[in-house]
Amino acid sequence: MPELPEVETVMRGLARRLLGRVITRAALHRGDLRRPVPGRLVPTLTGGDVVGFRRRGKYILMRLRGGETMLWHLGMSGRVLLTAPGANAPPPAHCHLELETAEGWRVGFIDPRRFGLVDLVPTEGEEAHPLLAGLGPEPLGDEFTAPVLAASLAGRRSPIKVVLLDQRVVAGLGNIYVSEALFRARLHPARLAGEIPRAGTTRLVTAIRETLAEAIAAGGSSLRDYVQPDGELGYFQHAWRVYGRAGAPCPDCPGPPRCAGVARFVQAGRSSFYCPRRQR
DNA sequence: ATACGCCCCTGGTGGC
DNA sequence: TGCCACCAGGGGCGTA
Repeated sequence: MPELPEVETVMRGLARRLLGRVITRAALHRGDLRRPVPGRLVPTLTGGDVVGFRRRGKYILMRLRGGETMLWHLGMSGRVLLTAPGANAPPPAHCHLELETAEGWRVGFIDPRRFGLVDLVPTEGEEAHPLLAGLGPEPLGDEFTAPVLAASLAGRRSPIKVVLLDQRVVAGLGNIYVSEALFRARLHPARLAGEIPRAGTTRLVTAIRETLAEAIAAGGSSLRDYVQPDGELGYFQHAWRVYGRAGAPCPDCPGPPRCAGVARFVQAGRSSFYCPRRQR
């Protein structure tokens, strides 16, 4: 579910209530996530002092004083729920893990489909965690450039849509933002990655960065179960140009008969959306 | 090495 | 109303 902009938004929400705070209580309600929750997670978190947050791809890293980092991945349906002090609501369904700060804020990790995970890794060398080690460049970072992307695409005979979903190529894109970025770059999702000319790669880098930055500014995209930790809705879904809009007129096209509108087809088992007129 | 299908799991939706 | 098929923002694994 959550892609980079949603994960970034969740991380900021977590940081607002946890950074610089002490976790006075940690409770594991059910540990059967994508990989089992490590037994030492609860004792490590209890009394833990939260000293830093960062994001890597779709992973949130929460650093504790004492040299441990907690890794979060939200999977497809994971979300974080912040509850203000004094509110006496029981944990919602599918709440796997619950933290509480000295101030009484509660942080719940809810994940119905259980594709998410949490783990612990030593802060020193946290990037070497097996789930992080192979990640490609951060799309919003300086290291993500047209030459770098071009090098990753060179020789690849897979559709560009599928390659961009590979977290080793660039870290953080998912099904929504790949479709949106390809639309902005005017590249057809079925184009073979290795055959995209330099100008296309350059447009793609710009499109990816702009799409993600705008989505973060909007608080991510809210659909189905995703909300920001404080319950606010992201609103980037209203800015989608092609994702989920099969049959709708393309935002930049004159309409029929010159353009039949947004089309949908399936690649590697996932829906792709594009404009048949503008994307080549 | 690369690429594809399948699997993991639950819930919402739309059609009949 | 009820049931069912299908779809969904994730990734990993086994097989060609």
